[in-house]
Amino acid sequence: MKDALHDLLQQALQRLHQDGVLEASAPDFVVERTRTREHGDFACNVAMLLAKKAGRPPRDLAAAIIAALPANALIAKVEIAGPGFINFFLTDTAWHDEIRRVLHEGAHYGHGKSGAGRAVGVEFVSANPTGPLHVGHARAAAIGDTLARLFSASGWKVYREYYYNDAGAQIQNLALSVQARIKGIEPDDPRWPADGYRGDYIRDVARDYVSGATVEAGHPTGDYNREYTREFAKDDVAAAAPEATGYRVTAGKDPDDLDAIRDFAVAWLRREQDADLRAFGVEFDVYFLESSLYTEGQVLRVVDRIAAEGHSYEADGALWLRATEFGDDKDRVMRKSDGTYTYFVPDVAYHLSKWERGYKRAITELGADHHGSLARVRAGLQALDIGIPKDWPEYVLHQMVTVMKGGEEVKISKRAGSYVTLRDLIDMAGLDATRYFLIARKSDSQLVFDIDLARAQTNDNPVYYIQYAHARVCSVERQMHERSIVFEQHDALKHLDRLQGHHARDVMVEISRFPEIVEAAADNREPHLLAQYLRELAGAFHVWYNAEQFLVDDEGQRNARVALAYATRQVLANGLAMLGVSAPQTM
RNA sequence: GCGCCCGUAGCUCAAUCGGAUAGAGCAUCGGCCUUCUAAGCCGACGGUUGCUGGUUCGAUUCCAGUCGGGCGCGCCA
Repeated sequence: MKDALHDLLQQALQRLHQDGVLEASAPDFVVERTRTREHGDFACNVAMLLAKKAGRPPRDLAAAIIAALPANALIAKVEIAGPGFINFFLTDTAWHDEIRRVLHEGAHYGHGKSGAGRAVGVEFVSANPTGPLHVGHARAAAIGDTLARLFSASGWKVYREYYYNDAGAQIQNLALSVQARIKGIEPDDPRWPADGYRGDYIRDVARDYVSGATVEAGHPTGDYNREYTREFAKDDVAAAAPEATGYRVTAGKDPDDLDAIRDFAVAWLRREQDADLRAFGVEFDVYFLESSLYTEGQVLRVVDRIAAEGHSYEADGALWLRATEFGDDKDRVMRKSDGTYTYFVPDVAYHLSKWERGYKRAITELGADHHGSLARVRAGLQALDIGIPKDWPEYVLHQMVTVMKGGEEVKISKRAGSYVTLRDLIDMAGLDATRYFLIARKSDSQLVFDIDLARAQTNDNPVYYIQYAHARVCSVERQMHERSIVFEQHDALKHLDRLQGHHARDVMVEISRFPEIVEAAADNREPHLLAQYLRELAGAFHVWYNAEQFLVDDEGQRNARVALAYATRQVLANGLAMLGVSAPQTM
C-alpha cells in the first residue's frame, strides 16, 4: 500500500515537472504510516523537502501536488497538515483489497521480490568446536537464522554458512584436555594443561575415545559445497571448494596419539553442536572448515596476492599487512616469525571464497567482542585489489546476553563449567520462547534474558500472547464446525464491507503493515522489528476479539468477521514461521 | 589513552534511511467471564529521551563535547 502511494506521488511530481511548475526533480521523499488517526493512514513529507529549492511555501506545494495526483481507488481523502505534511485517508476498498490479497496469497503473503533471486551468504554462530554452544551463540543463531528467513522471504537465494575454526591453538588445548582426562587427571590437578577446558563434557569425550566409539554425521543432501560451487562457477569465476562437510571418526583408543584424540574430539563436539542447533531449529547449507583453507592453499594465495600488490612488508622477522592503508588502526601481522599465520589471514581467505562463490551480499553475524576483526578482514580484502567493495561483507554485531533466574544472574552450567549453554536455555525456557526472546531486542543492545518470564504461561509472556491469538482463530474455526456453520470464503470476501467499527479496522491496518515490516527487517538487518510487529498485530486482534462476537446469526456479518480472523491467523503464521516459532492450533 | 556499541517511564524495551501529541509490556491501583479459550480485554498512574551546545521548517534519531555502562585494542583465536 505504501509503495502504491509512493508511485502515485511520483507520477504527480513528474506531471508538475513536465508542466514547468517544478524545476527540481523529485527528492528522496518518504511515505510513512501515521501515528495517530487524525493524521490519516499515511503521510508524506515531499512538500517540505521541495520547499526550499522551489522557493515556495510547503503548504502551497502540497496543494499543487495533491491537485496533480492521478485518479485512483486507493485514496478517499487528502489533507494538508502542520508544516506541510500531505495526509492520506484510504478508502474502505483499499483495506478490503488487502485482506483479499492475504487470503489469496496465503503462506506467501508478505514475501517480496527485492532480492531478485540474487545470492546472499549469511554466516553465523561459527563457534570453535571446543565446547558446547553458549548463550551468545544462541543469540547469534536466532539472529542469523531469522535474518536468513527474512532474506529468503524478500526474494534472495540464501545460503547459511558456518565457519569452523578447526585449526590452531584452541584445538590443541582441546586435545590436551581430553588426553589429560583419559589419563585420569582432573582440572584441579597440578598436571592439568594450563589453558585446558575444564567442563564436564571433556570427560564424556575421553570416555568415548577410550571405548573406541565412532562419531559420525553426514548432512542429508551430501556435499553442499560442491553443489553450490557448480551453481556459482560461471564465466570467469573460479570457485574455491572446501572438502565434504560430513565426518566419520573412530576413536584410536591410544592415549598418546594426540592427533587421533584431536580429530575425535573435534568431530565429537561438532556432532554435539549440530544436535543443539538442530534442536533450536537451525540448519546450515555450508559448513566451511578453516583447515581446508590451509590444505587447499588459499591462505598462501591470499598472502602472495597481497604481497604482489605491494600491501605488505617484512619487519621483525614477520610479514605485515599495511592495514592502516585501508582504515584499520594499525598494521597487522599476517605471518609470524615462526612461519605460521595469524588467525585473520584464513578469515580473509574464507571471505574471499564467499566473494568468488558469487555472493552479491555477505552478512557476517558476530559477537561484539569480535568487532576488532571486522576492520582487519575488510582491510585484507581491500589489499587483494580485486574490486571487492569497501563495505563488503556486511556485519551484524550482537551484544552480550545476561541470563536471569529467580532475580539472580545465572553464570554456571554443570556441563560447560563457566557459562550457560544453548541447551540449558532450551531446557529451561523451551524452543519457542528462547527463539523469540533472543530475537525481540535490537542486536546491538545488551540483552537480559529472564528465564522466569520466558517460562511464564501468562500474559506477561509475549510469545504466548502471539501464539494465543493464532490459537483463538483456530478455536473459532472449530466452533463453526461443531455448530455446523458453513463458511464460504469466496462469498465472504465479496462482502467485507460488513466489517464495521474501528476494532476490525485496526486489525486490517495492522495486517497491511506486514509486507513493509518484512522488507524493513531484511533491508536494515533488524529482525527484532518482526518480533515487535507480531506482538502489535496480536494485540489488535485480541482487542477486536473481546469487543465483538464473530459467530453471530447475521450471515453476512459473520462471514466477513471470520474472513478477517482467518487473514489475521495467516499473517501471524507467516510471521512466526520467519521467527522459527511454532503457531499452535490449541493452547 | 584509542576504537566500537549502548544510555528513553520504578523494571525490560520500542519508536518505520530526521517527522506531527515519545509508545508497549511488567510492577502498582481499579473494573470485565450464564456469550467463539480470562494464556484475554478496559481504565488509572508513570517522562526535562544522561547532560551541554550545534545543524533546520522539525532532533530520541544527525554532528561536536561531556558523564555513565559494556566490549575490544597480541607475532592468541
